[in-house]
Amino acid sequence: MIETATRDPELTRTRILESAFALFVDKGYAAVSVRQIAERSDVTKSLIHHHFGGKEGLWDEVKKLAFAQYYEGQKQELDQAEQPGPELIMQAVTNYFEFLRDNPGVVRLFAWTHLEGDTSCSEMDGELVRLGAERVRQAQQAGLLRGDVNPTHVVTIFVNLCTQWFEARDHHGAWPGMGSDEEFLEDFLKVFMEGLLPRA
Amino acid sequence: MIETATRDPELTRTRILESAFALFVDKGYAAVSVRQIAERSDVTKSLIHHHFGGKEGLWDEVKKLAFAQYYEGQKQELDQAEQPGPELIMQAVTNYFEFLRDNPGVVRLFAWTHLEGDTSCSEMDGELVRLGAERVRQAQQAGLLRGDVNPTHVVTIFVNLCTQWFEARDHHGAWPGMGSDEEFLEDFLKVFMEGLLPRA
DNA sequence: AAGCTAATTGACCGGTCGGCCAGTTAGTGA
DNA sequence: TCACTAACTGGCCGACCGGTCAATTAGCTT
Repeated sequence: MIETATRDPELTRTRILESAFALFVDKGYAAVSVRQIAERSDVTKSLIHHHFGGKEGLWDEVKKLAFAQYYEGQKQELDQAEQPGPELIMQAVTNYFEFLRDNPGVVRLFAWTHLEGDTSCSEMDGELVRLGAERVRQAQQAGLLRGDVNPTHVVTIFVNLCTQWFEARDHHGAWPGMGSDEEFLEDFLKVFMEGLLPRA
Repeated sequence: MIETATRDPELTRTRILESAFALFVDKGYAAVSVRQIAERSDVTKSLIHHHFGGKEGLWDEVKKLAFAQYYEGQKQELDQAEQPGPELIMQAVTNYFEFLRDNPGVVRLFAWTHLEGDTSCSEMDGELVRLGAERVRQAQQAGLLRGDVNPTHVVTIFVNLCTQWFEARDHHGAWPGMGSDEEFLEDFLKVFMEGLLPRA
């Protein structure tokens, strides 16, 4: 069927959002101009203003969507919970690691956002960590994990580590002796999981 | 004694560099204008161009100085080496952690630089990691650390973790259950060091 | 004291920024 | 069919961008 190029505001919005996402991810908010986004999405600059109110509004929308994608993905993983224990922790780490690996744009957007001091996603992320920490606490009380470490710290350790691994990928990717994503994760899990076991 | 405001190009350079460092750290390269730097250092825009060739030249100089400070500090710590072993690793982690804590500007500058895809500091940092990994390898061969993990990965784990802890400080600083810098480091070391011991 | 060099200034350049606005056009519902 | 609304366009605005340049001035050398 032949699609006549009629007006489709929904598609227009999507095209703008996708272009903006790609450019913001690549260069950050300050280094991207509305003109570039317009050109990339084959749309006039005025139309962006019409749909999103301006550069700032578009930026907010891009962040909102990316963070929603992040939050829903992680929440879903956390909700389909098995019984708390080492295996669950290991699975959570692996899930988180693979999500970041498969969504490099989201990772970079997070990084830009942090540097700009935007804390709008802080509560959202805090909620996820709170849920994770609760699982760790349960496992500790069941005697499956060592009880002398702060559960929030445990979650933060692997969240931060995975985050930095992908944020600084270009930086340390070529260092001598550095393994692949999978090899690094495997080594980390070896050390981390062993260190989390109850004292003998 | 009364200091007459005579010409002092060295001081001028320093004042410009300090202002530029503060602004670049705060907002990143793209979001800072030469005019802002000039105003902050009480100097004309032309003078910046005279001393540093332009915005890019100044940016390069700021990065160069910050990274030199980083490199020298870390190299010095690494060179005054004891015998490789768990205690040395623990000391290296603590040193690195405290350096980042005491140099938040450098941390943020690193972060901006990474996002911009600048890999000029990659070799420098790789050299430090290489030295650290060598120590780990020695400890492994002496049977003091478990031998079934990649030494480069071991170093990367704590480097990345410390880095992300301070880069995302504002982000996770207010989460419920999150402890202080010292408490977090302590918990991490508990898990990390235990996980690095040879298998029983 | 004369002369040279480099630090320093202020005015100016072309270009780009984000935003605005009047006008045109395409769907949509009465 | 005839408004009415919203999508969409192009041109324009003042502000700011980084950079340049000629002119001034301070300090050093001889």
